[in-house]
Order: sequence, then C-alpha cells, then structure tokens
Amino acid sequence: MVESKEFLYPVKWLSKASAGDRVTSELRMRIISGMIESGAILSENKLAADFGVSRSPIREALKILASENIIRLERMGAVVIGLTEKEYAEIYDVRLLIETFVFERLVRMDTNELVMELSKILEMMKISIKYRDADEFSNQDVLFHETIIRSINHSYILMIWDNLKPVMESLILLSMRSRFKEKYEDFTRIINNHQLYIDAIRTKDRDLMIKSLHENFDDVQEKVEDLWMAQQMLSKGVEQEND
Amino acid sequence: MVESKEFLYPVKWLSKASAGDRVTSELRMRIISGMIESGAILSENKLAADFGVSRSPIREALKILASENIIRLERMGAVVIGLTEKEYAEIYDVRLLIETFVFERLVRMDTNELVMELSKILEMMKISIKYRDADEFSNQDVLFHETIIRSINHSYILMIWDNLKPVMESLILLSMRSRFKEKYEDFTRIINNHQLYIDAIRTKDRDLMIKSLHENFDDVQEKVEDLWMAQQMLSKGVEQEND
DNA sequence: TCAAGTACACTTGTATACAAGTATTATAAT
DNA sequence: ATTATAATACTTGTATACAAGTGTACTTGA
Repeated sequence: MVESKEFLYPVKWLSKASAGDRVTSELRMRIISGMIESGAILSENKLAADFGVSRSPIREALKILASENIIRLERMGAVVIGLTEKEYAEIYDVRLLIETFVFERLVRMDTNELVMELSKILEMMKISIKYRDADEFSNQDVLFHETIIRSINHSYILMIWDNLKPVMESLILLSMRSRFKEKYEDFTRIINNHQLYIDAIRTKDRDLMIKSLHENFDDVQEKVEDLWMAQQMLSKGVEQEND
Repeated sequence: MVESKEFLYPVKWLSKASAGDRVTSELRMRIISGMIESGAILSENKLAADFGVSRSPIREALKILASENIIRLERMGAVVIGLTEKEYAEIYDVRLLIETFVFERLVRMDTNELVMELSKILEMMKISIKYRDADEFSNQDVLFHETIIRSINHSYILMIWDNLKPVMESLILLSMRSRFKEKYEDFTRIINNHQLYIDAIRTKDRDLMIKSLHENFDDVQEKVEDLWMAQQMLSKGVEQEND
C-alpha cells in the first residue's frame, strides 16, 4: 500500500539488478536503519503488495536476509531481528577474526599489486569526500576492505565476507550519510586510518596493522553511534507513513 | 530422466523436509561425493526433470549451494565447483578459526551444562558405533561440534557455522560410511579425541584443547583421504547411469 | 460466561506460465 | 568455404495459481 516515496538503498547501484536483489537491498536498509522495527513481522503477501512485485522475489529476499541473521523465518511470517548492541559487537568480532587471518596470509605474499590497488581506492575515497558523495564514499570504503580480503584468494574466508558484507555496506552507508552532514571533519581521520592500513600491508608490519585495525574499528564503533542518530532522524521522518 | 535408485543423503533425515530441502541435501551430497563432477553444468530444467519437481525448489537449492561455495551461478547454468585440496584446506582454516574463538569464550563461562550435554552426545556416538550406524554417528559428530559452537550464543559465529555445517555434514557422512566398512578400529581413537575435547572444556585447559583440536583435525584430514576412496567407489558404481 | 467446534483468512511450498534475453544452429549469400 | 543473418532452443526472472496446513474469530451449545 505504501508507495515508498524514496528508497534508502542507492537506486543507481541497482540499475542492472533483478527485482529480487532490489527488494533484498532495500529491505535490508530499512531494517538496519530501524525504519522497520525489531520484532516486526513481515508477511510475504504484504511485502509483495508494498513493493509492487510478486511473491517470488520477496521469498528470495527473505531467504537471503535470514541467512544474514537480520530476520528469522518462522512458520508464520518473518520476524525482524535487526541489530542490537549485541549484534554490533559480534560483527566487530568477526571482522577482527577474518581481517587478522587475512593479514597473516598477506605478510607471506607479494603485496605490491594490492598496495597499488588500495592506493587507487583511497584516492577515489578522497574525491568522494571532496564532492560530498556519501554513497560513493561508502562504496569505496567497502571495496577497500573487500579488496584486501579477496587478495589472499581464500574462498571460505570470502564466503564469510560475502555474508557479512551486505550488513557492513548498509551500516557504512547510513553512517556516512549522517557524517557528511554532521561530522565532516571526521573524514580526515578516516582517510589517515586507511593510509595507515595500506602502510601496514606494504611494510608487513604486524603491530602497525593491529593499530590501524583497531582505529578502524573505533571508527566502526562511532559509525554505530552515528547510526543511532540516523535511526532517530529516520523514525521521525517516516512516522506519518504508518497505516 | 534418471530415477536415481537411491539417495546419498539419509532419507530419514528428510521426513519433514520440503522438496527444496531434499533437493539441496541430495545435490550437495552428489557434488561432494564426486558423483556429480567438478566443472559440470547444471540446468534448472534438467534438474527439475531429474528430481521430478518444478523449478521452484531447484532454484532454491541452487541459491543455497552457491552460498556454500559448492557451485557457481552464472548467466547460463550453474557450474559445479566441488571440493579440491584447496577447499579442504580452507575449510580446515575456518574450523580452526571459529573453534579457537569459541574456546576463548568458553574459558570465561560456566561450562558444566555444556560438558554434560557433550558427554551425552559422546555416549550416543558410542552406541552408534556399537550398532554400526554410520549415519547416526555422523549426525552426533556434527551435533557435538554444533553444540560447542552454539553454547557461546554468538549469532555471527553461528552464521559462519551455518554456512559450513552442511558441507561438513556431507564430508563426515561419506567418510564415516566408508570407515565403518574399512577402518572400523579408527572409531576408538575418534571417541578418545572427543573425550579429550570434553576434558579440555571441563578443565578449561587451553593446551589440551589445542591438542585435541589438532588431533580432531587430523581425523578430518583422514576423512578427506577416505572421501577420495568413497569417490572412487561411487564413480565406479554410477558410471553406467550416464545418458 | 465459558467451552467446543466450525468457518474463514492467511500462511508456506510448489507447479505452471510467460516475457525477455542469450547461445546455438541453420540458412543464405558471396 | 566463409561470413552474415535469421530461426530455434534454451536460459533466467517473475507472475500467478493452487493445495495443504495453521491460526483466528465467530458461532453454537451448555
């Protein structure tokens, strides 16, 4: 019924995507942003009507979101789990787990090509900041970490990332949008942290890597706080749309 | 066309399962056992005809298997990846990663209840051996590790396990079936290793845990070798069924 | 007022149909 | 024989239909 005036997920990223992918991405954003509240029960038919599609793409979306631990599929309806403090801490754990694993592999590899690639992405991030493009910045930020993870060519570590990535992407998107408005000066520090990360990989300096990793996670922690702000703003903004 | 005389996956485990789940489990077993060879291209329509179901459950199965890194979904058809030595090593990595993480949490918890639960499962495993029930033994073996992982109540570590579990289950099933025929004496050692694991958790002895974990993994390594034997036997057995 | 049963609304899982796109094969022209 | 074009066979993604099951609400009986 609600014709959703605007999508939270960047529509330009969905140009070639299927209806199923579109629903998945948008639904994920709405849940993580708090626009769809934790505990809410989603009905396939209702969602299909809301998004103006059939149940097929909706079912696909729900299956994916369930595998990401964002919703829980029950006999009757999908229950929204969302992200509480507990989940944030857990995501933090898993990122720490896989990124330290990746680094251990990296120190035994030739990282010249990777460093080059990461430097390019960092340049892109700077441009995105310059032009106040929060979505593009988020895209590059996610790409930065994915590039590192991909570089060790480990399909099962990549599998973990594949499950974590969409949630991370949503979190970063929401956080960066809010920061571009409120805490623009943060970006200098974020860029520095990423440069530190690159340096750690280049010099294969474990201590430096751990340091930048933790600073990066501190950023994530702040992102989380920002998110709560974004959630407040959003819930204020869409409250009138309830049936 | 092929009416598949027998399923590789234990049919009794699928009594309440949907057609989609049945196809997923059976397809996984056929791929991991090598019955469906690496590189093969699976067609939705062909699979639907083979399994005697519509495309809906087949699509569901393919999506899941793709998320498990067993197949790769391409524009035209799903390409079977299967498990090479590389994948075995990677699975080993991830198990080591999450189980050590779990243990670090366990040493800070009250593990009395867990130890009780694991002892029960171990008793069940002994019974399964006594009655030569390879499938039930495999079930309990998987349950053993899942119980440990679940005990720390970490949804994102559990998410990793959820993705890994089906592959592990298939590997263990194939391996144990073969061992019950060929290397029955192995089970004494497997039981001992599991008892060691329980002791490590009970006494919160990191060194003992690492030791038993590695021995357990050595078992996995042997399981892998057994698997190749099983694959050989299977490929001999089903060769005549090709169209 | 409350208990038991019945009807209805809604759920999931599966089958089927169809549109749009892509590879392959066949045909035709040079 | 080779290349260009056209026909066809197969692919994916989506919509729709339907059966079986589950919960809810309403009625009926005491």
